[in-house]
Amino acid sequence: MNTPIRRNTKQRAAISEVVQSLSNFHSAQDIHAELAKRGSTVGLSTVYRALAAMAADGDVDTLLRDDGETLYRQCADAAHHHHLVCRQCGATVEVDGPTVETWTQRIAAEHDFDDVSHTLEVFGRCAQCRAQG
Amino acid sequence: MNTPIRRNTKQRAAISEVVQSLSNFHSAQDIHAELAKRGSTVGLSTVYRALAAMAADGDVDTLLRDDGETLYRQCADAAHHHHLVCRQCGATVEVDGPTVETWTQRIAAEHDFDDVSHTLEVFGRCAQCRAQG
DNA sequence: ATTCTTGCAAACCCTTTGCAAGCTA
DNA sequence: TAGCTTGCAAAGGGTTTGCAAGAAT
Repeated sequence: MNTPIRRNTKQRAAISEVVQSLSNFHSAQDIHAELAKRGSTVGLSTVYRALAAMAADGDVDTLLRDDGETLYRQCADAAHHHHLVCRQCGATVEVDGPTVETWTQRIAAEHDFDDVSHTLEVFGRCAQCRAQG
Repeated sequence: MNTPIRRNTKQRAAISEVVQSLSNFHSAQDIHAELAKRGSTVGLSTVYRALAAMAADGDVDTLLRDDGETLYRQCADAAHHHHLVCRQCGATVEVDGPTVETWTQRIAAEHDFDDVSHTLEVFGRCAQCRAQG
């Protein structure tokens, strides 16, 4: 159970930079394409490995899309929170959910479950997309 | 937008029977294996197609696992609800979440999103597994 | 010098699809 | 008969992995 030490490489720096510059959720492949567009020739597998490492370290947030693709995003807040994502343009708002946290705990207690965790994502259409659509 | 009429075939009957006999969430491959174990030689693609049709008709509930596999389960209640799933044994409790529904609506309204939907799953360890562990 | 990291290509795994033959209604 | 359904095999699409060369510490 020993996490290897992460070394600083130009590839990881480039990946990190792209993730930070992209405000919303993006797939590993998106990030790889963006990297290429900017002139970095980083291998796709390196992108996958770097993102997995960053996610493990809590540096980025992940979201599993309905079709099974994993999306990554730099999170402003390291604490537990949820997302309100625009289905159309991908705009994301980080939302805090004390209500949900409490509800989750209560439901678990009622059914005699412990060691509780949960996943919650909210999808919708943002004001801007509604105006355009 | 015309949903084709579903025909009753022995394959679908067998699949339906297996899904009903398995109480928790199972993957299409699990179901296919169980079918084989019971002597039905149903093709894997047929299992996928049948489960997709059942899910579209609201006859079964689906759950996307972290690794991207889709799990299916016969649901007692056709209405919108969530699940409390035991991480260890897979035991599932269907829970109703008016609190969450309300919270979701409120959050969306606050950020000017409409056409809202959400996904929520709660994971934990059930009393029985705690006793054994 | 050691050990992590990279890149490529190939492998994996779940899932979907094309197509001809088989059934259901 | 008309057209949904099946099964097989092959393709698809995202992700992971083996391995030898290259870097970081």
